[in-house]
Amino acid sequence: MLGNEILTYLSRFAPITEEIKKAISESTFIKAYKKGHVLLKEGQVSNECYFILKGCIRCFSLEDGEEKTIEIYTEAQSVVPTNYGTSHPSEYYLECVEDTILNLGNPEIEKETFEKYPELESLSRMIAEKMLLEQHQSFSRFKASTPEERYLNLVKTRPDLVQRIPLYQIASYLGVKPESLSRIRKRIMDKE
Amino acid sequence: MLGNEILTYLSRFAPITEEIKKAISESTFIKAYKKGHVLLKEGQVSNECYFILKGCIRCFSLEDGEEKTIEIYTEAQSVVPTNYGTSHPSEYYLECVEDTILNLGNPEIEKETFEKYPELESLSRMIAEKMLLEQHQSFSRFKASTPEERYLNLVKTRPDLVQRIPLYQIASYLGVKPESLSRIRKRIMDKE
DNA sequence: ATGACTTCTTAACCAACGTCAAGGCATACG
DNA sequence: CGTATGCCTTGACGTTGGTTAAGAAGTCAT
Repeated sequence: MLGNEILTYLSRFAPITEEIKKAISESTFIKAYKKGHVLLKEGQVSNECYFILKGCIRCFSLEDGEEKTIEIYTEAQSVVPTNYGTSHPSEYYLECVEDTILNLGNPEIEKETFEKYPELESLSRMIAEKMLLEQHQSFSRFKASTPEERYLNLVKTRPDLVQRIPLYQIASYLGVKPESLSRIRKRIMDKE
Repeated sequence: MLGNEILTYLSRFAPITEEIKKAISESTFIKAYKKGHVLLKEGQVSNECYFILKGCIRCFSLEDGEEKTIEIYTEAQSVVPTNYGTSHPSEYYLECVEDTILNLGNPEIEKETFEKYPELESLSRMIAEKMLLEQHQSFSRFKASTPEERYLNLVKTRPDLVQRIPLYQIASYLGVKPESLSRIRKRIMDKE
């Protein structure tokens, strides 16, 4: 059934009522994209947000011709472009790393749905606040740790990423150059 | 008038209606604390959130006897402890760096107020989402920059902090040791 | 005024990351 | 089948941050 994964996801934050089920199915639709498809380019205005049913999306910026991986999203994660719902052009790219199936939303439908189902807006607020705290915590963990610790933490918390994503893309995600990540991995191997 | 600063703050996100004004004045109250006062200790359960009217609050963790500055909040910023509204003990400390005047809120009153004034919950959702995006951006800027660039960026965006906060506290905020920050400052001086 | 404490700086040394360059090893493609 | 391409690794070298230790300057309390 459509949106099953979303409901499971949402149920982590609050009990899912019939009202919310209805709201979700009315306000989202599904699309599939091929590996390599670019959902959002730098300079574009975005009017879509996503929930990943299957696959993987990478957010990156292009600085001096160099890709900096900002975030990597996989199944059951929501992706909201930083300029979603505004008229500002995006600073980032969103690219499908694999064949990807998405639930899509947009600000207009969202607005209507929130008016029709206030319960969903309440849930959305709780989720946004929770994500803000999680984001805050990963930021402070990042600051307080070395590149080696960051890599080990990534392997522990999201072991699939190291398989799914090229290492040079993971490097900038960890805040180091590919050569350094290579040496870090070697160091870890040698220790064991 | 009470809450004037909050209203100015909120008006950055959406027009302030009479309803919202009423909601704010009914759901918050003001308190003053002396420099050095600890609002939240590691291990404590928190049931307060804050909006800074005057002064400065530092959030830090204590690891191996070493303080790691997580965040520094000043006038017109909201401070929500990571365990706010939950029964989880805090991993962090919140300390008044200066004499500080705060607007206080708590989950119970918040809940009541959201039920009474749905418009405020809608505004809260927008603010949380906006803060999430801002947080995301500062995280990616941090990852992509060197300690020197981070320091220069801090001086540019929040020049008051370098005056108000001891440098050794700013160091861990930038992800380096105090000795390194000292060298970074010297390097910058020499360049000019 | 004295001593204790805090904060910031400096120096010496080591470890780690960045840079540049080269090479290996797959996979894709003509 | 061979060549091109993309990705990962390695080596050499310079720069920068961490560590340890010491000292200078300012603040505070007695």
